[in-house]
Amino acid sequence: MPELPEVETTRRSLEPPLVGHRVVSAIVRDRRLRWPVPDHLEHTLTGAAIVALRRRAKYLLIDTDRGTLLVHLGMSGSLTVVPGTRAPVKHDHVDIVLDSGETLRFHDPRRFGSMHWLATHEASHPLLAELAPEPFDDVFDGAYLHRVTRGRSAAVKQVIMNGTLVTGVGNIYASEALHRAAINPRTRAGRLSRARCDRLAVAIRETLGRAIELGGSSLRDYVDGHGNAGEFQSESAVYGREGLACNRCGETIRLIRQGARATYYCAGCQR
DNA sequence: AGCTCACCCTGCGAGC
DNA sequence: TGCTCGCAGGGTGAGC
Repeated sequence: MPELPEVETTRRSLEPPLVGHRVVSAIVRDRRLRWPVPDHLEHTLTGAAIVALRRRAKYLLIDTDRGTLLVHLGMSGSLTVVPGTRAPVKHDHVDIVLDSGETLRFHDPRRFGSMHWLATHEASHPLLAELAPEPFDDVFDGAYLHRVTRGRSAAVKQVIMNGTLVTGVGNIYASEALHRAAINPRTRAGRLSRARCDRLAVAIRETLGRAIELGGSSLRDYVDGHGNAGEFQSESAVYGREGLACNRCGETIRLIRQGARATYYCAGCQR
């Protein structure tokens, strides 16, 4: 489900109801996420004051006065603030009860999401240490993209998606950004000219930026912290539009498979 | 090093 | 209101 725009949308919507509030209790109904939820989480969180919400790649970091809760939403996870009286439903794995009377609820049917605890004295975490630059970082531009793709023989779509050169670009926005940049997703990354890398870097930033403005994409089940769906999917240029006409050149949008993931593109204007 | 693939898990829609 | 299959926006780790 969530790529960078969805995680950022979640972060923004959760900031007001969370920051400045204290945790009254934490309830873990199912510890079996991608990695087991730490045994001490309920004890550690109880009484903690939430001081900030940050995002790094597709991770959400909930900073408290005694450490940081590192949350990944995986494919199907969502974090929403609900009234404390609302009964949990299936796959509501974790509740963080706040002194406001509301509850931060983690819901994740596929359990590909995760929760880690970072004690205050820990500067980082192995999961965060090796992450590539954020697409909105100053260092991420065409020159950077050109430099780090030299010698890479894999398809550009798989390279921008795999998280080692740039973070936060998942399957939807990889297809969308490549269409915006008019680059064929099967092009070997190492063959991209500097000019095309410039276009791609800009396209990635514009695509993700626009998606954040629209509250993310809700293809199946994504919702923000208030339970609201995103609107980007209605502006999608290629994703989910196979067989339809390209809005730039009129050719038919195609669906192919790259590394077991769906890729949508227009063979007319993406070269 | 980099590339490809299998795998983790549940739900849903398509097809029978 | 049946069954089976394939697919879904994530990432990791093994093998080449």
